[in-house]
Amino acid sequence: MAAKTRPRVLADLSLATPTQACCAPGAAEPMSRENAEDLALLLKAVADPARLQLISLIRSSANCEACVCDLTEAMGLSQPTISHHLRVLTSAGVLNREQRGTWAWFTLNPKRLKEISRLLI
Amino acid sequence: MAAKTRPRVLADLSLATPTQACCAPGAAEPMSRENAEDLALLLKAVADPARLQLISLIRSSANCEACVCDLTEAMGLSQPTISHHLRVLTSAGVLNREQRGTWAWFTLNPKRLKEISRLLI
DNA sequence: CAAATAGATCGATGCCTGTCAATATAGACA
DNA sequence: TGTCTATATTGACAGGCATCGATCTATTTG
Repeated sequence: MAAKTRPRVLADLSLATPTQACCAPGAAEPMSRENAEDLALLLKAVADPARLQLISLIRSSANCEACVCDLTEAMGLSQPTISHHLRVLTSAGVLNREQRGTWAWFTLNPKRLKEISRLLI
Repeated sequence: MAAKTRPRVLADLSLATPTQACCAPGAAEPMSRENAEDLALLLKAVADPARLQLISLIRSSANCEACVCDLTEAMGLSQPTISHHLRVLTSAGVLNREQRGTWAWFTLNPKRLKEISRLLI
């Protein structure tokens, strides 16, 4: 999983070649399996209906933040399931988690979403 | 799956609200479960390491096109598996398939990839 | 027509993951 | 300290899916 020579950064994972080559004469080399697995992991984090709804719910919440109980109620799924999805999104860097007393508040990380989006192009 | 009132179009599926609302006063309404499932289906199509490599391989091929046998050899997976992945990508609109004699040639649909990418932002 | 080759389809298998009920943890408060 | 509430963790289960071998179809070629 981990890069051997240097830490993996998002820029490494882009589907597009640095020169945006398509049918270029000196065609760029294809993505390695390792990079493909890393990028797939990121995309899988958002390629789930429940998680997409969670993102959307947080975005449309007041102050762009929501706690687990609100999201659980809105989604109609069990609390452990919501907690699981939130963990996946947080691990992927799409959400930020902030503890306030007993409550856990989640906010969006729009930059990260934009980054993931750019990797596809 | 199918929309009841009118055909589903990609624009409906965007995570972002029309007004790109975030913490907006009259906060936009969240994505429906149905739309979330459709968008997830699209994202799942590209959220797989083998399929990401296939896209990358085609992009870096001469004329930006490749046939199944070339891709099978390059990927080190069985021919039925490659055929399966190509079908998924073609169904998602990411690849175009063109039959030439016995060979099936696949090309990229960059517009579609860009569309999918934009749905995340 | 027969043989060879390219690709698709089928069926089976094993892993991954979304989901839940039950339980654990931890903070707030009386 | 004990109770209540919010969230996380655990274990189990079921459905989904990536993969393969075997087979089928279709086209080219001898």
